[in-house]
Amino acid sequence: MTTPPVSRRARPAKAPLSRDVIVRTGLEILDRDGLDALTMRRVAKELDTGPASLYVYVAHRDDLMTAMLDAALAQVPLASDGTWQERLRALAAAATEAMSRHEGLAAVALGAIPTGDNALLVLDRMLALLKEGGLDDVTAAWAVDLLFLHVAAAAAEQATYDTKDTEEEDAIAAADRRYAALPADKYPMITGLREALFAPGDRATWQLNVLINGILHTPAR
Amino acid sequence: MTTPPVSRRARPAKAPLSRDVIVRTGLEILDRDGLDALTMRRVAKELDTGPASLYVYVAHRDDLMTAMLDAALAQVPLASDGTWQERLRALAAAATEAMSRHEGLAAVALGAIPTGDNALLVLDRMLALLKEGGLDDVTAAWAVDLLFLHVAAAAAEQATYDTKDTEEEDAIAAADRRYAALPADKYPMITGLREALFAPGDRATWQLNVLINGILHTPAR
DNA sequence: ACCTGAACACCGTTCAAGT
DNA sequence: ACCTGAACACCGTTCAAGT
Repeated sequence: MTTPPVSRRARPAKAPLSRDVIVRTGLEILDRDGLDALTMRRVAKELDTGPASLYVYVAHRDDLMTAMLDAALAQVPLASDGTWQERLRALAAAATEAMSRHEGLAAVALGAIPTGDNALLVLDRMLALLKEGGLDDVTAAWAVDLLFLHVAAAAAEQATYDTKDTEEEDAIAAADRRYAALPADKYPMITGLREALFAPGDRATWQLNVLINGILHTPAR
Repeated sequence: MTTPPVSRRARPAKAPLSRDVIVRTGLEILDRDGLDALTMRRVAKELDTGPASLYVYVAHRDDLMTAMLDAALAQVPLASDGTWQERLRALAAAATEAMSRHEGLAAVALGAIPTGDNALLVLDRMLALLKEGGLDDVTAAWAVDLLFLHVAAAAAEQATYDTKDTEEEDAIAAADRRYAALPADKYPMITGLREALFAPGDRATWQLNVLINGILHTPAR
């Protein structure tokens, strides 16, 4: 209405709509401007069309985000080397990384059984590594479930720090101050262990080790 | 404008606004009509006022949800009996239950270091139990971190089934069909272990056992 | 058959103006 | 000082009407 056919012609020619191009555009907007900017209207505008046109290819915003999650998981390297435990840790860490890089996508993974092509590829590799570790079928199956849940949760947590206005250090410093001001009679342990609670270290790797060690020591009945 | 002062008088007299009454009203709406119905405007309407009035007591919708989460955690029984491991499992299960009962609140917990009064009470009890189990300070601190992450994730997952239109069994049946149709050459493990993947059993308790066993076998360095 | 303008029924949040 | 009507700047999704 303000600058119509001129700009259309000046630009590199309108790409035809497809599910794929919508998903890619969604990821670009999410990475560039964050979760709040990821609206159907914004995706449509970026593609030179109206929001209604998107609904030919995606059922709703959630469907789009699920597709974006699986596209992000295509980035996970499925092979690495070392012992089966090292490779499992690397795979889980890579999946966490891939999900946490895009704000809000981990939350999508938390509420659903994995069904995307790439999510299933990661799951298949995890199962192979767990079987290589000598686990029985049901324990391996339950383990992959737990690992996926942890990966999604760790990614969701990480994504919050990466994207929200607050830096990770600021959030920790604020929590530290809050804990320091707590009444010792009501919160004796937090007050007493405050230093340990904020001890630095590679918690992510430790968490994966806990999971693997725990799985090895806890057969599903 | 349609039925003004009459209804005001007919009703049980307007309660004065406060953070507390707003939080309680929010929980009622969330439980009755779900996350989508939990809007500032809806809370305001329930309290016979306009949305602007809420902002005297809550900073924004997210602030309200954080307060609602902590109110929900007040329901967690802090004491139980049995060995320290049994009590820790019971505490974690109760916290998961409390969070999963209210759609969307677990997601709030996933993105933030716990700072609410009741969240901190749960955390303090968990620390006490872990110390009773003989863990060193840093391992106990990292462990409580991991346990809280897991509790929030498990609650988020559970809440999806409890609230979304789809029943848990339907979602599982749909996933089962999807896995059954997968090409065996691309997904050999999923195809081969399909039966185990959908094996019934108390996964929630097994997961907590994995966490506890893993923590006991993985000291933080 | 495919696409989309326009509309429907909403949102969270702010702020000037009232009491 | 406290509260709020009205407005601002948006949303997701649908569907009748166009090509």
